Amino acid sequence: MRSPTLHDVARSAGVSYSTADRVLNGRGGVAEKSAQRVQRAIEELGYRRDIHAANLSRRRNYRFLFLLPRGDHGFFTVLREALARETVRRMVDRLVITHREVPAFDAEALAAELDATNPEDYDCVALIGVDSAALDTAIRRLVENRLPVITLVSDSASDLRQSYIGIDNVIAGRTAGRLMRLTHLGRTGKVQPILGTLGVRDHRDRLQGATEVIAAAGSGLQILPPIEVQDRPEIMLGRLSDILQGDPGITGIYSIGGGNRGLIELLDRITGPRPVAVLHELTPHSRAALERGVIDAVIDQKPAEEISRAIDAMRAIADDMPAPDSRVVPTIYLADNLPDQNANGGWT
Amino acid sequence: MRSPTLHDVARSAGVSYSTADRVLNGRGGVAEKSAQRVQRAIEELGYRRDIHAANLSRRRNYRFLFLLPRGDHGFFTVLREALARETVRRMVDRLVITHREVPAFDAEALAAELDATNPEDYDCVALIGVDSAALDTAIRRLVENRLPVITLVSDSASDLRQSYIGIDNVIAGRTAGRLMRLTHLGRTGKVQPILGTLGVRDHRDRLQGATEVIAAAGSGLQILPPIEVQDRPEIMLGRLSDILQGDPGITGIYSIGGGNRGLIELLDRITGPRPVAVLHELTPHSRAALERGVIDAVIDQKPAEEISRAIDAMRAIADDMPAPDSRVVPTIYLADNLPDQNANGGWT
DNA sequence: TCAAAACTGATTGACGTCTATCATCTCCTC
DNA sequence: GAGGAGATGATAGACGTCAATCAGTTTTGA
Repeated sequence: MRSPTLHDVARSAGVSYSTADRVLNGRGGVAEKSAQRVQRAIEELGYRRDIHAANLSRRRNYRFLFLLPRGDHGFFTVLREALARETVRRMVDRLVITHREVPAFDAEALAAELDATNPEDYDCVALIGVDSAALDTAIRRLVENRLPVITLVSDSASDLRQSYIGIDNVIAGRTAGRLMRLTHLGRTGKVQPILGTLGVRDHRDRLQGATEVIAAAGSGLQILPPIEVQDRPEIMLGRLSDILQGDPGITGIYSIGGGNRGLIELLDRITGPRPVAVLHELTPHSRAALERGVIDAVIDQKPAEEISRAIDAMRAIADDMPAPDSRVVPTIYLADNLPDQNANGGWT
Repeated sequence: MRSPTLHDVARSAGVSYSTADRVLNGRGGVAEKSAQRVQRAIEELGYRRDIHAANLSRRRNYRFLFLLPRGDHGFFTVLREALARETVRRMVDRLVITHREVPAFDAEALAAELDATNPEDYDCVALIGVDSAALDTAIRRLVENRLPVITLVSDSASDLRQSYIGIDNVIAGRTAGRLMRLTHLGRTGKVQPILGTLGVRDHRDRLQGATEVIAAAGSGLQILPPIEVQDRPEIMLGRLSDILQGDPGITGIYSIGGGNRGLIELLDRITGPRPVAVLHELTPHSRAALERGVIDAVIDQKPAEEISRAIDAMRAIADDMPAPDSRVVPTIYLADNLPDQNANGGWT
C-alpha cells in the first residue's frame, strides 16, 4: 500500500534513478525513448512526487506577495485581518507571506508598487484588480519575467493573470434584487440603489444584476436611478436623507458600495416603518446594524474565505498545478445567521 | 531567515541533539533542569517542528475513517460525493481516508460498526451523531483506546468526542424564521412547519429556532403546529396537500427535514399564488426547484465545507494540536446565488 | 573510423526529523 | 569505593527528493 517513489518508477522503466529524475524535472539530455518509458512508468504506477519531501530537499519556501489597500475602509480591514491570520496559520506549510499596503483606489500607485517589485523575490503575487492600462502594463512585465499574478476581489487583466478569486458582482447584485423582491411579496414599492461611483466596474455590475431582477415582470417593484456617494458616509447621509424626504414612497434601499456608516446613522434616526435595507460586506458596523434590526440583510463575499482560496491557488500555481478560477458565492447574512464574532467567519 | 531546527535548539540549550529530541518527543529519561533548558530554547528560538520532515521520517500516514449513512437521501449523497473529492485531493498530504457506509438513522448499526473497528487501524474517526446510549458506549470504548472521535452534521456524546463540525440547528431554524418574516413584511400570514419526526433532536432545534423568531412580537405571523412526515416524499405530498386544502390561509411552508421531493411536486401543481417555501439542504432537486421559482430559499449547511473542515480538525487532532469546534454558519441560497453546478459549492 | 557529442548510470551529500544503539559520565546507596 | 541507576552524548541509517559530479557507454557525422 506504500505509494511508489521515483526509485520504483526508475526500476519499472528500466532506467536509473538519475534518468527518471532528469525526466521528472525536465533537466534535458534524455533520449526520447527513455523519456517515454519513464512517462509510461509514471502513469502506470500512478506515481505522484512527494511534494513535501521535495520541498524539504530543496529548502523551498513559497514566497507570496499580497498588495492590499491601506485605510480603515471596513472591508479592507477585514481582508487584512484575514490575511494576517492565514500568514501565521500557513507558516508550517513553508508559506512566507508578505503584505504590502498600497493607497486604496489608486491604480497608478499599485502599478508603481508592482514596477518596484523584483520578480525574483516572489513566487506569486495577489492584488485587487482595477481597470487601468498602467496596471496592465505592470502586470505584463511581471508575468513576462515569470512571476505569476492572481487577482482578488475584483478582476482585471484577465488574459494575463493566472486566476481570479472573488465573487461575480452581477450575481451579487441579482441576489440583492431577489431579496428586494422577496421582501416586497404582495405589495409594490420603489428601490433606491446607492453606489460609490458608476466609474467602478464592480458597482456597475451589481447595479445591473439588481436591475435585472427587480425590473423583471411580476415584481411589482420599480428601481430608481442610482445615486453616487463616493463611498463616503457624510455624502451618503446627506444625499440619502434628502431623497427619502423627497419621496416617501421609497420602500427599499440597496447600498452597493461603501460609506454605510452614513446609511446606518440615517436609518437609526427613523422612527416607525423604514425601508428595507440591503448592504454589502459584513463589517463591525453592518453587523451591529443587523443585530439591532436597523438593516435587513448583508451580502458578503467572505473575505477570509477568499484569502484562503487565493493562497491555495497561489500555491497550486507555484507547484505548476492547474489553478482554477474560484468564484466565491455571495453569502446572505440576516440577523440570525451571523458568524462568530471573533472567528473570522468560521475560518479557523 | 531560515527557521530554526532541532539542532539549533539543542545547541542553544547546550545539550546534545539526542536530549533535545528526548524532550521534544517526551521519551523520558531526561533530568528536569535539562528539560527546562530545552523548553526555554524552544520558546526563545520560536522553534516549530517541521511536521512534513517528521512525517517523512516516520513514514506516517494519517488514517481517517468516515462513517456515513447509506442511501439515496439527497443530502447524504452530496456528503459522500464531497468526501470522495476530498479523499483524492488530500492524498498528497499523506491522508488516507476510508469511508464505510452504515444504515441511515440506525444508532445500533452505527455502534456495531464502531465496535467492529480496531482502534489501532485509524488515527481518528468521524461520524454523524445520534442520541443513543449504545452509540455513546461504542464511542467511549474507542476514545479509551486512544482513537479520537469527532462528530459531523449532528452532535452527540459531547463529553467524549473531540470536536463537532456542523451547524447550530437552532440558528438554522431562526434563519428560516427570519426569512418568513422578511417575506411577510407588511402583511400577515400563517406558517406551516413540516418535519421528519419530533424524535430527532436536530428537527426539534430547528423548529424551536423558527418558532422563536416567527412568534416574536411584531411579526404579524402565526406558526401552526408542525406535521411529521418521516422524511418521506409520499407522506409529505399526501399530508401537506390535505392541510393546504383545509386551510387556504397558509402563506408559508417551512420544511425542516427531508422528503422535499414530495413538497416540490405539490408546489409544482399549484397555479396562481403559492405559499412562501423555505427548505433545507441544497440537492439537485431543491436546486432545480429554486431555479424554476417553485420555492424561495434553501438553507444549506455546506456539506463540502463541513467535510473539509472535519478533515482539518482530524488532522489537527492526530498531530496533537488543539482542534476547536467549528460551527458552520447556515447559508441561504436564493435563485440567484447558487454555486456552480459541478463545483461542490465552490470547494475545489 | 575516430573524435565529438549525446546519453546513461552510479554515487554522494544535503534537507529536518525519527529511532535505535552504545558508550560515557555522574550520581546515589550500601 | 563498588555497583547500579539515571542521565547524556555520539553516531548512523532511514524517509523521498534534489542537485551535482564523474565515469562510462552509445550514437552521430565527417
